[in-house]
Amino acid sequence: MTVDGGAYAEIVVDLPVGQPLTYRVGEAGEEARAGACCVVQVGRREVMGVCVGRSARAPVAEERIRPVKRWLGEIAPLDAHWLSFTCFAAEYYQYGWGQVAVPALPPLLREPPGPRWGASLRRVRQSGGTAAGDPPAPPAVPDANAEQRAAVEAIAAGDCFAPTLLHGVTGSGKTEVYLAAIERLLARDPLAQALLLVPEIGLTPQLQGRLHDRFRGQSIVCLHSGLPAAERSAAWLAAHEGRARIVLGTRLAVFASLPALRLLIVDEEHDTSYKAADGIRYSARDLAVKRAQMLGVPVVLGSATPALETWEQAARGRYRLLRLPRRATEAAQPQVELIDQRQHKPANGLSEPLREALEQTVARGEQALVFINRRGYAPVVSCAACGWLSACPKCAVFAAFHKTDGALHCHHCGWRSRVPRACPTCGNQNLEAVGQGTQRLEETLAAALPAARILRIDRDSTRRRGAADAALAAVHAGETDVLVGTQMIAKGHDFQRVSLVGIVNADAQLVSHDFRAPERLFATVVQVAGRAGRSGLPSRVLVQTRFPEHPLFAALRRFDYEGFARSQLAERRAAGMPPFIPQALLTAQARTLETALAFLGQARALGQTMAAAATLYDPVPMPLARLAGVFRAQMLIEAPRRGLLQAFLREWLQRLREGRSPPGSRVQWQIEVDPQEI
DNA sequence: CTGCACGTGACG
DNA sequence: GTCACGTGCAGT
Repeated sequence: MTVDGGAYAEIVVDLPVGQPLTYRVGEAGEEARAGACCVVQVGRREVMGVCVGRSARAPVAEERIRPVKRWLGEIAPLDAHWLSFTCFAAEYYQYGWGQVAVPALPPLLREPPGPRWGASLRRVRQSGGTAAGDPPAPPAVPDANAEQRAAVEAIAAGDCFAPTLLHGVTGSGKTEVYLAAIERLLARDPLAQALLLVPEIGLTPQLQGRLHDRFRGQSIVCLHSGLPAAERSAAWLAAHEGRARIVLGTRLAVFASLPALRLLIVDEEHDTSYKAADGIRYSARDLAVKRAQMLGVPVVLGSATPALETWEQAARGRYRLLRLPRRATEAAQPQVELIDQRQHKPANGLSEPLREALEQTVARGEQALVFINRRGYAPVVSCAACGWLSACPKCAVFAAFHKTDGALHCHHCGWRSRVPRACPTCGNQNLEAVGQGTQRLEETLAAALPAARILRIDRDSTRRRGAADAALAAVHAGETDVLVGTQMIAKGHDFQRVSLVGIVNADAQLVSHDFRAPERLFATVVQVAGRAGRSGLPSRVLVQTRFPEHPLFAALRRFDYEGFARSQLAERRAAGMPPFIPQALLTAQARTLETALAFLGQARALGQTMAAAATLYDPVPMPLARLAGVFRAQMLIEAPRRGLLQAFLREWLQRLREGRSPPGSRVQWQIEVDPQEI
C-alpha cells in the first residue's frame, strides 16, 4: 500500500469504514505524503482525512475513485511515529485508524471546510507557543532529599525506553521529580519536548503555576477538552510544530503530535480518568508507555497507590521501581484509626468518636475534612408504610433526594422531579429520606458542631463558574473549619491546616461486585488521608466502618501499599484475574434487556464456533442494567495471552459487524479492551 | 398511485 | 456517521 509516488493516496477518515479509502493524487503529487492532512469527499460530504500512504493500484474500479479535494499544506505532515502510534492504538482497541487519527487533530482544523476555514486557521496561528527559550538554569533541585535526587538521576540518565514507576507517598515530592527531570532534559536538548499527563486539568492550577515559574521563557501549553476550540487548536499546533517544550494535558493529550517528544510522565497513573469511557476506550497511561517504547524514550508513572497492573510490571522487573518513602517536608504520615460502627452507631452519618475529634480539632483552630462519596441529601426516599422507594423512571437506580431544591434527582441521567407529597403507591404522607449524602452530612455537622464554620464542596455546590475556586480559597484563607465533600476534595489540594480527615462511608466500596473495588478504596483513602498534616501538624484519619477487621484496613493503618498490593495480586493470580489474564468486554444496548442479552448470546455462539483460545462468559445485565431508558448487558471475554485475545477479537468483531440483527431489535454494541469496570 | 417511516448498506 | 435507496404500509 505504501508505494512512494503511486498514483493513489490512502486516506483515513473519521468514519467506521474499516480500511483507508483510496483517492487520486494530482499531477505533481508531492503534497500527498504520508501524514499530510487533506479534505476529501465521502458520499456527498466533505470530511477531513489523513494520508497514511501511497499506492500504485486502485482497490476498486478506477471510475469510482475521486481526486483529493484539497491538501492542507498549511499543516506540516504528521510524522511517521505519530502515524504508527495512532495505528497501534486503533488496532489494540479494535477501532478505526481514522477514528483515532482524525479526532486527535485540533477542532478548528476539523471544522467542515467553508468560508471560515482559512480565517480560523489564521486565528489559530496567532497565539500559541514561542520558539525554544533560554535553556533552563543548571538543574538544581534546591530542597530535594536524597531519594528525590536519586530518582531524578535515574530518570534523566536514560535516553532509551525506560519505564519507571515512581512510587511516592502523598506529599513526598513526586512533582519536584517530574519538574527536575524535565529540566534536565531541556538543559541537555533545548529543542526536546516533554509530555506531562494529569487526570484532570481543573485540579492542577498549582501545577500550572509551578511549571510557569520553573520554566520561564519556555513554551508550556495545556491540552484538554475544556479549552475553547481556538485555544486548543493553538496549543495543538504549538506542539505539532515543535514550538511547545512542555505539554500539560489530560488523557487526550497522549495523542498530541509531538515531533521532538523525549520524555513522558503520567501523574497519578492509577487514576481512572485515564481510561476513556466512550468512543475508543483507550487507557492514556497504557498508551503513554507504548508511545515511549515506540520512540525509545523514558516514561515515568507516578503514584502513591499504583494500579495493580503497574505494580505487577514493576514486580516482574519490566518497570524500574523508584521509591519516595518519606514526605518531603518534616510532616509525618497521619495516624489512621478505625471507628467500629457496630459499637458507635452513627447518628445521621456521624459517630460520636468522629464528632468529638472534629470538635477538638476545631477548638484547636485547625481544619478538618469529612469525605463522603455521595451527593445530595439522601440517596433514596422511602415510604414508612408500604416500603415504596424513590426510583428513576428511566434508569435502574434510586433517585436521590436533594434538599436544596426539594427534588428527586437521578445522578445518572439527570432526571428530576419534585418529591411527591404522599407515597405514590399507598398515599401515606410520611415519607422519609434514607441514608446520607453531602447535604445531610453538612446539616448534621452544623447541628453537632454549632461553633464550627462548615463548607460543602461537591458538584452541586460548585456548579456555578468560579464557585469551586472561591470555596477552595475560603479553605486556604482559614475561613472554614470543616470541609465536607465528595471525591472533589480528595484530589491534589494542598490544604495546609487540615489535621483531621473523617471518612464516613467507606463500606460502600468494600461490598462491591467489582473485583477492583478494594484497590480503588485503598487508593481513595490514601489520597484523602494525604490531605492531612501537610504542614507538620500531627494528624489523624478516622474511618467509620462496620468491618474494622477487614485486612484492607490493617494494611491501610500501616500505610502498607506494598503489602496490600502483594495480597491483592496473590488473590488475582489465584482467581485468574487481571493483570494475570487479558480481558475484553462486549456491551450491548437495546430497548429491552432480552434483546441486549439475545444479541450477546448470538455473539457468543458465533465466537464459540471459531474454535479460538478465547473464553466467552455468560451474557449478564450490566451493573447499571438500565440507563436513560436503555437496557444494557455485557459479556466478558478472556484469552490466555494478549496476542490470542487480539487475534480473536479482530476476526470475531469483523464477523459481528457483517451480521445483521432481526428486524425491530436494534442493538448498539461496543467492545472494550482491558475494561476497568466489570 | 403517491407519500412517508423505517431499515439497510455503501461510502474510494 | 450520513445519506440514498428500497420496502411496506396507509392514505387518497
